[in-house]
Amino acid sequence: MALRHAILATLLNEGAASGYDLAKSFDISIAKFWVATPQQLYRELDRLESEGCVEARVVTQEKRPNKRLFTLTEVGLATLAQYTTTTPKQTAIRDDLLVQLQAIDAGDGSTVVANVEERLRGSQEKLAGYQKLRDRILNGRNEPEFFGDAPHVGPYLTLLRGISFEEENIRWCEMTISVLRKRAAVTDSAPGE
Amino acid sequence: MALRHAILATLLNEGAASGYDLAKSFDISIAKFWVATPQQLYRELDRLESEGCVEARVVTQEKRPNKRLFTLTEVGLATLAQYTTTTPKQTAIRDDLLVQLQAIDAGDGSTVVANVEERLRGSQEKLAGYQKLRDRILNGRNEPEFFGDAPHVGPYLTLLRGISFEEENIRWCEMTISVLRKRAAVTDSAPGE
DNA sequence: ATATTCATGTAACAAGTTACATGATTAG
DNA sequence: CTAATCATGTAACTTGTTACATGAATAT
Repeated sequence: MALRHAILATLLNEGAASGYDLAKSFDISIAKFWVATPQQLYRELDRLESEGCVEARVVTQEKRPNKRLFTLTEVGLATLAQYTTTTPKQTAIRDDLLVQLQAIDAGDGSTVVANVEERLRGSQEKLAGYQKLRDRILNGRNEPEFFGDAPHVGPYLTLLRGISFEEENIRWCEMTISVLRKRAAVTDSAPGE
Repeated sequence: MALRHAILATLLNEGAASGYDLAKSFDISIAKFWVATPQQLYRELDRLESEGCVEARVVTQEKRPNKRLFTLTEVGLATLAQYTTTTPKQTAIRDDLLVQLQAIDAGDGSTVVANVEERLRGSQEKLAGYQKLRDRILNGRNEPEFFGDAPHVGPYLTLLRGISFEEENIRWCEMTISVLRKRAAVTDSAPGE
C-alpha cells in the first residue's frame, strides 16, 4: 500500500498535481523513490479521492484538455503522518539484467554485454538528471550550508540515494563489460570449457 | 515474466533444487538478483513443470517430509538461452523507507530515524553474508586470478552488485541518520519551521 | 516445553502491466 | 507532415502478497 503514500508525499512536496504531472515524476526513467504507470496513478487517485485523502479541482483549459488538479486534505495529511510510524518493508531486488547475467553461461554473452552497455547509458542519463536537480536544490550553497538552513531535507536525502545508486551502477557496468569482453576474447581464441 | 527465468537460472547454477531450497535463495534477506515468496515459487514451478521447462523427481525421505527436486530440461535451457537475448526492463525503484523520508515533514521524524537505523542494521547483516559468500567463491584467489581461471563469472558479478549496493546503503543510512539527528536537536532547542 | 527447521500447499486479495481509445495542440 | 505533448480513461491480464493449514523432527 505504499503507492498511495508515495502519491500523498509527492502532493505534500509539490503542492498540487494532476494525474499527468504525477505520471511524469513516477516514470521509471526519473523516479527517485517509487515508480508507477499512469494507469496505476489514475486508479489510485480515484480511490484516494473517494476516501477523502485528496481533493480534485477541475481546471478548465482552453488550448489544452481539462485537467484535475489534486491537493492533499487534512485526512490525507493524517494518513501520511500515520504512515511514517509504520515499519517499512525491505526493498525487493528484482532486476532482469542480473537474471540475465546469472544465466549467461546458458545464453548469448554478446547480447548480455550489449544489455549491460545499454544499462550503463541509462544510468549515465539518469545520473545527469539527478545532478542537475541537485544543483537546483542546493542553489549555490554547499551541502553543509544546505543542511544548516533548508526547511525540509527529505527529498534531498532521497535524491542523494538515487545519485549514489546510479554512480555505483555505472562503476559496476563498466567493470562487468570489461570482464565479459576479456572472457569473450579468450574463449574465441582458445575455446575451452 | 522474469521470475520463471530467475528460477531456471538458479537451477542452472545449483543443479537441482526443491521449492523449499529456492524459497531460501529467493528470500528478501539474502536474494542477490530476484526475490519471491514461497507461494510464488510453488506456483511458478507447477507452471514450469507443465510446460516442460523443468522436471520434478520426488525424493522420499524418512526423517523429513518428501520433497520434489527440480532440474532443468532441454526445453528449460533453451527458454533461458532465449531470455538472454531479450531487452531487460529498467529496474523499478520502490522503497518504503524513501517514501517515508519524502514525507518526513508531515510525519514523525524520530520513527523515521529509527527505521533508517533498522535499515542500516539489515544492510550490515546482508553485506556480511555477501562477503562470506565472496570469500567462499574466491577460495583464496584474488579477483584478477578468479576472473582469469573461473569457468563461470555470472553469479560472482551479480554478487559484486549486491555488495556495492549494500555498502552504499550503509553509507547513506549513516549520513541520513546524522543529518536527521542534528536537525532534531536544532528544532528541539529552537523551534522555528 | 517451546521454537525452529523441513516441506508442501490452497485461497483470496492487492498491486502492477499491457493494450487500447480519444483528440486537440504545438514543435521540428 | 509527422512526432511529441497534454490529459484522461476502460478492460483484461499477470504478478506479488497475505493468511491459513498440516505435521513430523530436531534444537534450545
